[in-house]
Amino acid sequence: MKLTDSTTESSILEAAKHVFVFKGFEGARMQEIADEAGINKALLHYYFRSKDKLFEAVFIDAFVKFVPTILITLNSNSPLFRKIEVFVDHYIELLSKNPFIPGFILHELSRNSERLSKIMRTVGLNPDPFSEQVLAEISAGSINPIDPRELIVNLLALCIFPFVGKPILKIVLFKNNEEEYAEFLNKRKQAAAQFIINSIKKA
Amino acid sequence: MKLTDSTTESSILEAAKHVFVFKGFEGARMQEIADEAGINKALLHYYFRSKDKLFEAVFIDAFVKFVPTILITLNSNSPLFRKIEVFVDHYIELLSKNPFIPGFILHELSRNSERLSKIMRTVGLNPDPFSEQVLAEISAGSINPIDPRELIVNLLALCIFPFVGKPILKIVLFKNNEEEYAEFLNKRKQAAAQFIINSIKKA
DNA sequence: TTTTGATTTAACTGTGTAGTTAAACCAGAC
DNA sequence: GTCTGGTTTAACTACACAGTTAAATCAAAA
Repeated sequence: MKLTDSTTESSILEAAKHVFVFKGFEGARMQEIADEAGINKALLHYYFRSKDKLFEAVFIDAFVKFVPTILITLNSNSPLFRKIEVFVDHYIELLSKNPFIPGFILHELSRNSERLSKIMRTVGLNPDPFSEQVLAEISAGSINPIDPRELIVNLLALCIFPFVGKPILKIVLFKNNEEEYAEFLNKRKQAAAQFIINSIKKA
Repeated sequence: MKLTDSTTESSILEAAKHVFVFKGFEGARMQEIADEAGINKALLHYYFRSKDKLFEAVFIDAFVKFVPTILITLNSNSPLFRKIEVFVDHYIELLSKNPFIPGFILHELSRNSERLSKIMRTVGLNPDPFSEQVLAEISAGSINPIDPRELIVNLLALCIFPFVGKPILKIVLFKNNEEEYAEFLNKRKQAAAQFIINSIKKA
């Protein structure tokens, strides 16, 4: 017998991801997902029984791809400044290739934050190792004192905000010029890291 | 004759704002808005002919309340560091009172960025005065060199991200403790400003 | 008292959408 | 050749929702 063709399932997931990410759960249409996957609605329900189930699969996929990688980098064992540079560079690079994922995740989380608790149980996310490294550097007197959580939020904010705020930033700061904005994002890999390091390094 | 009761119109707008902000355009229901405004669906359409028109009114209202105030503060004539402190303090305060507005605006803008161009024509937003102030300080040698646009993005990112990212930050960094997160936001008024100033001030 | 406009009621239209169903088709496995 | 499971087709149900309509009510203004 023909085994379940995994390309069908993955092409559904890919199509669903595309539609859900751009239109959100409420705005997405099962028909549109089927069309984009090159199949029909019946087969869509044959693979994923409901819109909710399909969305769940897409969301978890996007979430797992983006959120845990954050802390994996931060919990490696590199010197702090180097770690910040690598993190900002890698994360902005990842976001540049998937610019609509953060907005999608943030919006769907605020639409249903219950979902989050469920996912968090499966995905371990522990900021403590990084926090301890920061505290150690402070004790050693090599950086200015700062709440490690402030530093984490700042790291994330400086990387993610240029993407979720792109529509308005592009207009207000770059006269809607796409190339200039892309260039800005590219320079930002250096600039954001430098901005953070400047702020915490001892005078 | 009884004049159009402006309380009805404003209670509709208030209800609509509440529903649209929490559920988004697609997720919002006209019936729910009518219920929340204490009226019926027929009267809702009597005042605002369509869902689109009602949404437009709500969105412009939210947008005008939040976006231009940003640059008004930044274009005042205070010394740079003082300006940064005041901006961060005022903006985080404003956001604390309306924590769901930024997510709403960002999401709806990415859902329909055409809307933005239309609004932008009515709302003047010019970052140049602030940029010139920054460039002047750099020339005078009183701060480290930085692209003024980077600085603007950083200012906004550090203020806004804690609100749009609240669901996940609260869980990962604060074990879902609401009070601790509120306290964090409050401390952040000082911390974020200090973080920025530390970064740009000459050693 | 008459007029006018705000407001309600309740039923209705039309449409879009998720999900179902049944029959048929097709290709590889046995 | 038959069986099996992925796949299509096309029609269908059931429902939710935006928007409409018409008639009635009510309160204030004239």
